[in-house]
Order: sequence, then C-alpha cells, then structure tokens
Amino acid sequence: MEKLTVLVVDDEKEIRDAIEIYLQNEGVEVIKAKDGMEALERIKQTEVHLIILDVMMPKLDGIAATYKIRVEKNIPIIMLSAKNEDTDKILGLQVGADDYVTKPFNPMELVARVKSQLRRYVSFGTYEDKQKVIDLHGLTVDIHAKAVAVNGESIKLTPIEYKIVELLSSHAGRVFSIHEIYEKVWKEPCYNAENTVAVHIRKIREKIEVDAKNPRYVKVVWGLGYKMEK
Amino acid sequence: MEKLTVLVVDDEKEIRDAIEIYLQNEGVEVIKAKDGMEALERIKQTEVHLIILDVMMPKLDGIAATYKIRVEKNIPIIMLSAKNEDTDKILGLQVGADDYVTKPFNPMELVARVKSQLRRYVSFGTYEDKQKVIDLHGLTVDIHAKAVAVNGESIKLTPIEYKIVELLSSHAGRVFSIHEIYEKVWKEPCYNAENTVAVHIRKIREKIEVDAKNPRYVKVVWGLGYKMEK
DNA sequence: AAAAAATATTAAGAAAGTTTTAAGAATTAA
DNA sequence: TTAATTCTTAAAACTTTCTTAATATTTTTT
Repeated sequence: MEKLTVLVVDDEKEIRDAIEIYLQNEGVEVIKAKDGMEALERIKQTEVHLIILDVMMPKLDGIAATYKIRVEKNIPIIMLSAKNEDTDKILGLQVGADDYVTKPFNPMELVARVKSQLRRYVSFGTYEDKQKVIDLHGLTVDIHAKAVAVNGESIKLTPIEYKIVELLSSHAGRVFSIHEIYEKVWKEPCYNAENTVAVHIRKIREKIEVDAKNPRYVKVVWGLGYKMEK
Repeated sequence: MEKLTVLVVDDEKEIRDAIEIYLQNEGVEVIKAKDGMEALERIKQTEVHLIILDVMMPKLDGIAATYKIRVEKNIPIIMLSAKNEDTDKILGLQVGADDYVTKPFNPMELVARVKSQLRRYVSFGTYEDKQKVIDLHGLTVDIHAKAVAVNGESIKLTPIEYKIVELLSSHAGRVFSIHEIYEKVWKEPCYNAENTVAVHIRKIREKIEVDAKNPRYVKVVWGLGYKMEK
C-alpha cells in the first residue's frame, strides 16, 4: 500500500517532533503545523490521511480547526488534550474528533490509535487509494499522474486544461457553469472571465475530441454550462 | 553470522563498563561513548547494530541523540532511565526508542532485551533482509541504505536530494507539486521556497541524469509539479 | 426572419512557470 | 577553530501557457 500521510498540529515543537519520530518508525509520512491556521493551509496543498490536533493552540484552536477541516475533508482526527483541561467538556461538545488522547500520553498508545484510525479509514473509509483513474468511454484521467489519455493515447494538456478536465470528469454528467468552473479551477472569483474559460474548453476539445465541432466528451449545455459526457 | 556491535552511551563509567562485560559474555562487540555527541561520532565511524542510551546525559540528551541517530540510520535504540527522575519528563525524552529499561536494572533483563532487539533487527528488521530497493530503468534507490545508483554506479546525494529522490521514486509516476515536495521533505509549510526546490531538482538531475537538459528520470509536468518516470 | 444572447474561434501580446548560475549563509566535518 | 560541504536566495534566461479582444458561429427569443 502507498505511504499514508499524517499531519501533526501542535504549538509545542518538542511534541510535534516526538510524534513525528514515532510515526516515521511506523512507516507513515509526517508533515507538521504549529497551529490551526497553518494546518488548514497544509491540507489544501497536500493529501493528508489523518490529523493529530492539539486542543489548545494559538491562532485557531483544535475545536475550531476540526470544524473547518471537516468542511473541507472527512479524514480522521485525533485530538490531544492536557489532562487538566476540561476533558468532559471537550468530550461533551462532540467536537467531531474520531479519538482523544490526553497528555502526557504513552507514545505507543498514540501510535496504536493512529494505526487503528488509519486502518479504519483506508479499509472502509472515505478513502480510495485505488489508483484513482477515471475512465469515460475511452477518456482516461489519472488523478495521481495528472495524465489524460484517449483510447490509450496520451494527451498533453496544460495545467489549466488538466484541472478543467479533472473537474468535469470526476463529476461526469454534472453541468458546471462557467463561473463555477472558473472559481473551482482558478480558486478566485470569476469576473468577466467567461471567455477565458471558453477558450480553454476550445483547446481541450482540440486535443481530446476526434472532431472538435462535434464533441463527444465535453458537451455544452446551452445557457447553463459544460459537462463531461457520462 | 558476523559479530554484532552494540554502542553503549552513558555518562557514568561504571555503568558503561558493567554493561560491556555482560554483553561481551554474550558474544557481542561493545563500543562505548560518554555522551550523545561522542555517540554520533562513533556511529559515523563504526558500523553499529544497536544502541543503549541513557536518557539523562550532558552534551546531548537521549532524545536529541535519538533524533539525530534516526536521521542517519534506523538501528534499534534501548533507553535507560532512572526510576526517580521526573516521569513526565522521561516520557517525553524516551520518544523514539524501541525499548526502555529503568535503572537500577537487572543485567540479565537488559541482556535479554538487547538480544531480542538484535534478533528483530537482523532477522526481519531494518538490517538488510528487508530489501526495500526501488528500481526504475536503471535508477536504483535503496531505502534502508539511503543509497542511490544509476546503472550500478553509486551516486552521492546530499540529505535533501536523497529525500526528494526517495519521495518521487517511491511513488513513481505520481506528480508532486513543489509545495507537496517541500512539505514532505522539509516537514514545514512552504512559503516562497518554490525556487529552493527547483534548485535541488537541478542538482539531482545533474547527478542522476545523463543529460540534465533532457531528463529521463525526473520529469517536470508543467504547472503541476515533478514526477519520477515510472 | 431578424435580433439578441450564448458559445466558438483565432492569434498575438502578456503572464506564469521552469531552468540555470552564482554567490553568500548555514550547517557539518575535521 | 578552520575547512568543506550543503542549502538558500536572487536574478536572469528561457519555455510554456494564459488572457484578451476582435470576429464568427450557433442557438434562442421575439
């Protein structure tokens, strides 16, 4: 199985480093963040499979961070809290963490919990590591390799083209408005950029369609947007 | 089997010598160091198969030493700690060890733990039986030896270069964005460090590619990141 | 059928991303 | 300590991609 990545979020460097060593020994990839804000950035940029989060942190505490993370992704979260902190309260709040460990903790126990959560997540969870390749009538999109092929023949797309194809393909059949496409791909508000998207669609068709004038894959839904044929 | 070597690190001479005698009786080679600094030097000079390390030491304490040792090699570490020392502190310091023994200890018990760890290490541990070697069209990455070779010829990489090669190679074909590479290798958020990664990529190519301008191994995927050719 | 609205096409200049060098900082070895 | 290696930063050259704007085409509405 592919290496899994755990994000460790704690404001104390010693704790971050300690946890890192333990987890690395178990063969998981570790990345670190020192507060909730930083954690949010990291999960946007890197694929993370589990988060270990201290409850008490500057910037964005564990509970608030959990909340925001859940909006983005549904990956397991293990919370760390000092024993003297109001554990009952934390538990009672049903913050949405999948497990809790109180500090000071036995390292082996934390490792065990991490492995248990990862096992659950991988085996039956929201996680599909299975190559992540979308296939639609001969159009193939490999999410990890960021590679597209038509009938086995690989197609060279530019970054924006690729992102559009990935977006449409991973929700084949669903119609995306030009605004939606722009916002999801560029990650900024769309303002007078409709034509820009259209030009990219044109280029994509040029590359993946047999006949760009009669597209089989990227279809327009007049007045509403574009979709990838399911 | 060849004779195995154990490094004993403790600031008290009596303890070092006592352990030495017990272990020599069991037929293992013993070398000694009186603090973490000295231990690091020894490891570089001699091939060591296990380390016995006191938690409390001058110069470089147990955890700091463990951390540094782990970066270099993944050999088993047994930690010694006094019972009367502040438990919480010890808990933190013990991090990263494979086993713990509290002082005063029963010599036979320590010997037993040493043998057990060595057995694990040698038989199926990190030693060399578990040959994790990645081979990609002549590029060879030995994960445990942290060694890279091209067509049998060994290549000398710096630590960061090695980590990047390992990351890309162990997921050959998968595209890693510069941010992802930075975060996974440096273990900290990437901001404005894109060019740093690029320079390292350059250096890597200089070393492992026949023609750095036309790389066969480390390929760029324009606008998305880098990948190792599968 | 004509007008209006939405989408398609084209090409050239602008922008963004990558590669490469080199020099100075920082780290590590001796 | 000094020396050597490794890492980071900055700048420039270079490559690829994106955007813009003007125009054409298609579809819908009137």
